[in-house]
Amino acid sequence: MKRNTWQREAVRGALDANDGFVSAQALHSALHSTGSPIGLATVYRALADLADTGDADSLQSPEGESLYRACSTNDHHHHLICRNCGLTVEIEADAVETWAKDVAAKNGFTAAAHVVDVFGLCADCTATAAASAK
Amino acid sequence: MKRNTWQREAVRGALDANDGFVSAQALHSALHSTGSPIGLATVYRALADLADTGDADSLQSPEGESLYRACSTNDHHHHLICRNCGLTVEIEADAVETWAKDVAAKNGFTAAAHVVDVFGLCADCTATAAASAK
DNA sequence: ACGTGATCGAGAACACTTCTCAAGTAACAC
DNA sequence: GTGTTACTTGAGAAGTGTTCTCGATCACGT
Repeated sequence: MKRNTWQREAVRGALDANDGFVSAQALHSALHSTGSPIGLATVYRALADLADTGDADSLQSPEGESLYRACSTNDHHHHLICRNCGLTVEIEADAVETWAKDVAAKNGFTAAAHVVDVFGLCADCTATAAASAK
Repeated sequence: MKRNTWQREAVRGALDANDGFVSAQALHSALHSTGSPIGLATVYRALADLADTGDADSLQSPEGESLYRACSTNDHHHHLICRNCGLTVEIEADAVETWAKDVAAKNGFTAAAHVVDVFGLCADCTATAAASAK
């Protein structure tokens, strides 16, 4: 049986309140700073649950942290992520889907899954970077 | 100044001897089992160097380990990786390259890099899995 | 051969994640 | 409302992978 606890709600809420990917640690300290005495272990558990049930997407940052995000759709999709501010845009990639399947099949691979994420600098951060580089 | 040490050579050699991606830890114990008293820290350093100079590719496994591989080309390319035996096939993905650039540009992103890797079961492992599932 | 500074290695330090287990509490039956 | 029960929580310990520290070592240019 799954129980509804305010902790779980808090995690989901904090995730929803965020536009981009956030690390479990960041989420934990964000919750703490709003006064929630929620435990780190609980945050990890809640996030794993959400990811499990498809309510959240997870990916690994290049630094090795696990990042989570509440996604607007349960469908398979990919992300365009600003490496500076974390802003995330959901993108569809039918072309890539078929390409991945094709390549896998051609090489005799089955059960193909793929990791496709694009990191970059969003328009805002590009402008900021250009200004500060002056 | 860069010095040539047998340790560095050993790491490069061990990497070359391997078809697929290997973790730093695996590489270290492989070297140890051949009698090299090389230190773990050195393996990490050598791998980081190789990755830096483009002599090796690195990626993060879904389990969070850093995997390394000596690649036959310095050109930008992607991988099709067997999640069971580690067999790796290098794949070209011009279509994906342009797609990634396109998507990034359309959303105002600059300096776009992308992570594109396909995990699956190679033909051999598929057969083995099917046989053992019987 | 010599001097110098890059490199090595062992273990400590670190960061992130998962596990443990006693205490707390939501959900259900009555 | 009360009681029961099993799921959930939280603090800290444990685990895992990676990086750092620092004295010792050794490759390279002279």
